[in-house]
Amino acid sequence: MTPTNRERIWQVIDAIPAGKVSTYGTVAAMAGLPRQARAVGKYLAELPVGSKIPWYRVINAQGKISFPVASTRFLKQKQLLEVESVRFTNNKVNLKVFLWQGD
DNA sequence: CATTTGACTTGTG
DNA sequence: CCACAAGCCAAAT
Repeated sequence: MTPTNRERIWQVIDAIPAGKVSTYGTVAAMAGLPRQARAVGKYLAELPVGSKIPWYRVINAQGKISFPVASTRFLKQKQLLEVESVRFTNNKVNLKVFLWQGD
C-alpha cells in the first residue's frame, strides 16, 4: 500500500516520545520529505479531532509554538507540553535540550 | 495550467 | 528581539 506523504508525516509525529518535541522541518526530513516543512503544518491542520497523533509535540525552528500567543490553541499546546515536562522559557523551548531527532 | 495559500525556514538590518 | 523579504514546495482553487 503506497503511503501518502500525509501518512508518512503522521507516522513520524506519532513516534515523537513524550517529553520531547520536533520541528516542522525536522519532521519533514525524517519522513523523507526534505524542505516540506509547510506541508507538515498543512497535514496537521487536517488531523481529525480526537486523533491519537501528538500534534502538540511539533513546534517551529525557533523553538516557539506556531500560533498567536493569545490564542486558545497556543495555550492548549503549551499546557500539553508542560505536562510532559517540556520546559518553556519566555514562551520558547530550548531545542538543544528537547528536540527529538530519532533514537 | 496559473495562482493562491500555508500550524515553515533562513538571512538581513 | 522584532520586522520584513525571499526561498521553498505540495495542495487546493
